[in-house]
Amino acid sequence: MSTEPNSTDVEDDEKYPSNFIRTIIEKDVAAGKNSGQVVTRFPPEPNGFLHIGHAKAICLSFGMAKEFAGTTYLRFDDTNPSKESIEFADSMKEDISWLGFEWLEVRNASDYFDQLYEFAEQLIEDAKAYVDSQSADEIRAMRGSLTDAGKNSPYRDRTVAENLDLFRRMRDGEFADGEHVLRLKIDMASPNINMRDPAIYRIRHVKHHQTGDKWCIYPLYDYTHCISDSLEGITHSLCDLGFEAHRPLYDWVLDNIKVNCHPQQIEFSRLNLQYTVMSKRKLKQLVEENLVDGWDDPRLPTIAGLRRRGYTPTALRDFCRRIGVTKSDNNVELALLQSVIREDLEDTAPRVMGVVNPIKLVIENYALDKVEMLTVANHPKLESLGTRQLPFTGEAYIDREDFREEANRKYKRLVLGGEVRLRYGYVIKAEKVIKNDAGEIIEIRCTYDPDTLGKNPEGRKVRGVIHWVSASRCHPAEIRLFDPLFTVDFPDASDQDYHDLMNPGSITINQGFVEESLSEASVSERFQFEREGYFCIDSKDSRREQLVFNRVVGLRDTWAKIEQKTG
RNA sequence: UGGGGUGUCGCCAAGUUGGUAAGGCACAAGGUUUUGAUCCUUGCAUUCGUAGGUUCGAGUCCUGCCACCCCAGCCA
Repeated sequence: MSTEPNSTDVEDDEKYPSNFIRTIIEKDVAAGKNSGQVVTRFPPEPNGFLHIGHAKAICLSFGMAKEFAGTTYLRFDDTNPSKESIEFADSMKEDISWLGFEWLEVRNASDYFDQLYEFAEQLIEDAKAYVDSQSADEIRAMRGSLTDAGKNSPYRDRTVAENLDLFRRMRDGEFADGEHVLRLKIDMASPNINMRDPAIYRIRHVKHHQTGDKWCIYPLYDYTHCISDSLEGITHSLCDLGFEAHRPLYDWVLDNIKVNCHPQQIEFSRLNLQYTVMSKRKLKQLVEENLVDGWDDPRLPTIAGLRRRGYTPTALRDFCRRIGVTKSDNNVELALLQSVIREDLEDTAPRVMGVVNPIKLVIENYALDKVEMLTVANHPKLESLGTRQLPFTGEAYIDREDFREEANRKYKRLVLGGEVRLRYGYVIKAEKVIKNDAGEIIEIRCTYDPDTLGKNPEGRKVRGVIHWVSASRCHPAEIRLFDPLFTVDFPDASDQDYHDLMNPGSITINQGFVEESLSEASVSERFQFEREGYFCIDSKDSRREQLVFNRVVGLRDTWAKIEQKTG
């Protein structure tokens, strides 16, 4: 299971505001409702991977229970066997525990199939449910429209005996898929379409991943969910706004069967995040059409993708708390997510050096085979992160971005004829460049000032400090940089097909070099490559002999802003 | 045109019984700095979708209007 450091308990921090759901629960607990107990559930359908929108729901449902000393069930809403699988359920368990939450028990809606069936027979006996033998198309046509009432099915007044007989024969497999359906008898003229005799059982001759071939009829969501909640003794059933119009049905079912627990359903708005898609359908397509590297592609907003990208559980939980919980539509900026992971990693990631776009630098007056071991801090402020040995040699790699043949004063990096400090090392001066036939710079020749280790040269100021890596004492590494998967901030809201909105430059792969110490890096670590950003080992593709790093997020880059403005 | 929701700074979001607009992100300007990072300081809604009304006083109460979102799966 998870080896993630979850030391920072962001939930305990009181500088963030409450939300309307907590307010409701606080009042209920104070009033002694449900004996003051809080029991919640997180009920995903195991038909895909969890994403950051689910993380919001997870933090809420698990978080509320935890806060009020209650418990949470992880319940797989597995009523549609043709779309679900054990593999998806397993991935969800992994993601939830990685996020840092514990469930009381894992349940499946299918655990309740027997009870659900009994309640259905009772509903039939009470003349509150009937078997409809119309086709799906006929039922749709009879449902009416948003503005017009529906019409009663010709089968609506079958006798209890007939309904019971038909329903049992449905269960026993006497009919083909779609031949009959069990419907609640509520009101075909209800202004709420969900109350117009909703179907609660359909025939599906498919094997179920939990119950095998035991059933060929499966209950539908509206009927299953509220009863499952009730059976588990859930006190507060939190779900997204999409189910708001279903609440009357949720309540109707529980009011019309014999149960002694009637949970309160409370809806909140789902998360919309810039530059990505959140619908399960689209996420699934991206994966199945091989537009991304699986469900855990680092560019995806899936929890698995964010994990592989290098996000921490702490940052994700902090993010969920910062976005709040309301009923209003929201469009959260990517900048907030990035800010949250930077804040976490700033205080936890050891600093190290890596060169993303290498260009060779030769120090002409530094002895060819000389090696000086520099003792450098792993963090500029946190001594607790210790120190490491860094080899300094006559040849190094620096980033192409850090050198220009000429530049104005604003450019604080290496310029021909100018001086700059190699971080933690000496001050060097660029003397000349060597170019290939195409005119590209392939090597920078420079000299160093031996009297500048750990102290500034006297009487002159160097332009700045740049990072580097010893050419003879480093490891080559593949370094993957990511940008948003989409070119528009809210592809889901666009009229265009999202395929046409994909960013062809969402991933760039560089062959770079990292310092020696990184060969020991493990998948659970994150590092700051100084002046570049935060990186982690790619859990899927990195090998000891061929390291692969993912950039979690870049450092805040005010220079880029200045450059952009200047032109 | 039915029903259910939502509208407070560029984004997110506090704002319990009416008393004179929190905070975070972003942005801007300074300071520190061997990461153009971090950190620190400062600035950033006379105004709460809108028009009226009640009141000494309204983001909070009342009325009308406008905008946006969700619902017509034998999906969840």
